[in-house]
Amino acid sequence: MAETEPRVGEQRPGGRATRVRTSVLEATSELLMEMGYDQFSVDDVASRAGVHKTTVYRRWSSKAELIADAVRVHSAEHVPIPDTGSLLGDLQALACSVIANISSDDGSRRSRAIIAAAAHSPDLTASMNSFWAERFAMSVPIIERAVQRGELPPDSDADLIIAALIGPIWVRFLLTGEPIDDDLAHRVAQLVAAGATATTER
Amino acid sequence: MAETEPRVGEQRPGGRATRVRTSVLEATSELLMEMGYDQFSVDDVASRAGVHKTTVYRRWSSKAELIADAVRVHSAEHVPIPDTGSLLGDLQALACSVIANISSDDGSRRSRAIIAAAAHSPDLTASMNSFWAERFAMSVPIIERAVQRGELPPDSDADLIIAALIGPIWVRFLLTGEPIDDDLAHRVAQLVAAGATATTER
Amino acid sequence: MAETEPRVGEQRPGGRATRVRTSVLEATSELLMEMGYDQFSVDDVASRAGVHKTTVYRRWSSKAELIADAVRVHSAEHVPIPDTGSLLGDLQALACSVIANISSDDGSRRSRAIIAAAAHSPDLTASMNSFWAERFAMSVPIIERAVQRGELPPDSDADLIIAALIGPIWVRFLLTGEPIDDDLAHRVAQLVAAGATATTER
Amino acid sequence: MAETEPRVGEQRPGGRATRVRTSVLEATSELLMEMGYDQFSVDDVASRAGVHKTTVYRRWSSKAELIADAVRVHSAEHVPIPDTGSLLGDLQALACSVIANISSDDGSRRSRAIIAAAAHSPDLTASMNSFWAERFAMSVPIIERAVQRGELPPDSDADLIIAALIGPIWVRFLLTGEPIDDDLAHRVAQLVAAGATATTER
DNA sequence: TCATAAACGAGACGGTACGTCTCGTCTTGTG
DNA sequence: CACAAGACGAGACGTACCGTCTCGTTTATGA
Repeated sequence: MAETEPRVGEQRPGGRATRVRTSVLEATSELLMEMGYDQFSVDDVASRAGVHKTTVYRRWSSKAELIADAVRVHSAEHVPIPDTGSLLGDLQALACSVIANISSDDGSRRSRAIIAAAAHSPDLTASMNSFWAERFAMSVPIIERAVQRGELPPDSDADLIIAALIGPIWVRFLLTGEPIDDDLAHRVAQLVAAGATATTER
Repeated sequence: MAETEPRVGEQRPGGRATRVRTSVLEATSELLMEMGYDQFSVDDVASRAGVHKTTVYRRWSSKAELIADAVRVHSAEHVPIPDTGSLLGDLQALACSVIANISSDDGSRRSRAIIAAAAHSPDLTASMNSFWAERFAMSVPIIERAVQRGELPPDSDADLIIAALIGPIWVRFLLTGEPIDDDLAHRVAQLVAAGATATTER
Repeated sequence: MAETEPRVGEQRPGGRATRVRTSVLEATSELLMEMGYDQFSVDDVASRAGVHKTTVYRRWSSKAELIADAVRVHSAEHVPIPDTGSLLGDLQALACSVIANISSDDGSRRSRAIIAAAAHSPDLTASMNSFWAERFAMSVPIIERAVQRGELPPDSDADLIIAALIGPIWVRFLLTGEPIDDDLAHRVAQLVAAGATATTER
Repeated sequence: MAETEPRVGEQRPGGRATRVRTSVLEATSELLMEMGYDQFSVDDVASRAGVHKTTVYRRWSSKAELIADAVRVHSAEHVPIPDTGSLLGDLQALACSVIANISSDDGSRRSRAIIAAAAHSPDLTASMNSFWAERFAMSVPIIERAVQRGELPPDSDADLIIAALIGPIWVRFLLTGEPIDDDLAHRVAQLVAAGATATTER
């Protein structure tokens, strides 16, 4: 769909191949959010992408792989990394943004779909893992800045701190289903900030 | 399989019904651990339980619900709550036990299956949520004891602390796939313990 | 669904299984005659039989096998063996009836479809072979009667004589496409009758 | 179909067009004999001919037509017409050569493939018909010589006699699958020779 | 004890989706 | 301009599993 029209100005390199790939991945993304992993059929994707099923299978060898690819493509977007000047502020802001994403209908559905997809096929797990790893890695600068400011010691474990901030939110989202609001963001940010700092001075 | 041999006098009014229910749930549990959610077919469960597929559907209206029930049944087991005498010790022990469960092939597959099942209907989501909530709630005494020992202030948020401990582990398990070992248990326990304590003294 | 209603009067032995089998084979036969082997899809058969595609595949493992079965079922029909009192008369009558069948639109399409089906899988070839063998074998009594009447010697090769009668007709039908009419029947019958008799007296 | 005639004016013997045409037809012939009609794919032909599929479709509009053309090209070969000096001898020799062709793996597959191809469209049927008609017509001189020798009357129906000779063999090959050997050749030759002669004297 | 309701075994079925295959067309770039 | 390369549309194929249905049989109680 994306670009059915020949796109005159489209200087050569963007041939049909690219157009097809793009529109299919887009359709995949959309349908993944609208329905879950199961209600999602390759035929639907194809027809929404204005393409035939066979074409999809020519490029992606299975439903799972298609989803993996679609997810991978959208992995670098929409993740503004806060820079408030203080560790606590940054952590709070980050937690809030995670919560905002997870709480929105789209974000929620998308996130669940990704998780479900990973649960369905071991093949996809790796793909999903790197998606999330990249996403979380983008927050590491927050810790690095805090180290530079002297708020945290140089040997701080950035990955651990980020995981500790985000983990409780995801646990609520995926497992316990307990309410998720900005207050949670503040409390968990405080806990983690305190922990990271205290661990330091130990 | 069929009947783990209750079979003593057999003249127990709850006879066959119970036997069927039990053996099916057991078969479900086993298969859930052996294969994942998708490789898992109701027909297989039935045949392993020595029962006909129709019988399964008479009692559980769908595959997901069957899994939900099977999971619920086994929910109270295997969760020894540590009591080492110190907050840090308890948290470390708890983290280790969570990790041990999640790291095993069986536990891993089971956990993923639960997640996948939850994705199948809002009803099941609620069911799964309460499963996890209960499971995590069992750890709350750890915090209460720490409060009594004076390691933590009375207004400590037990839920949050537990979630902060467990969250990072689950994030690695479900999302990033980073390695999970006992060292992680120690580091996250330390971070959370420090955070909870420090928050206190604030 | 042919007959969803319980069909009270339906005396037991004709269960659903039979009904399904019958209607599918019938639909197969019909479609085989209407279209050829290629324009023939299992889905079409299923839908005409009021049955779902999967059901067809449950009973017949492939399109070719389905056709083979359908053909086999109709193999014993419509083959009146002439008994005119003389060898020449019988051979002429038999040739005419073969020609009549082959010349009709239905018979022509059906015959071609059978040939085509046989060409599609070696497994089917055997099935088709026995179909034709049976069909031709039914004409053997013509020769036996001629022997009893003294028109032919006791060691006459019935199979050969029948094949010699029918062969030229099929060659025209399948290979050369030359016109096939009753005159041909007479000429070939005469030739074969003369040959069989002469061979005798040799 | 495309270009049956050698294209006289085209005197560029080394032309690419000719080369392509030749190699494709050759590959078609080979593959036709190696596999049957279905196991035969246009892609395979193209790749064996060292040519692209598109090129094949530029010249032959369909798989069936390609086969028809390939068959036509090879139609004039390998058909030595016997001349033994007697009608019976000629007929026996002819029957043996037909049997030899049909019995070989190559010949069998090729023949079946031709039949199957003919089933695909009326156009092809005509094409195949003339192929076989020509082939059989080549045997007519056998009868003519017999007439000249006085073995057969002048009004003998050559076509019929040839068909009567060949028919039974083809019936066994295509329909009943009964064994085909040289003994059959002798018996059928004898029957037909006797018949033709006797008919004469009638 | 025997009748009767409930649960079960057996097995086909409708239905949805999957992933595959091959045919024949169409696009894009190259010699 | 024909060709190579290769994606594409179309549509059938055969498979897997889900959840439903019917029919006959077993099992467990209550009159």
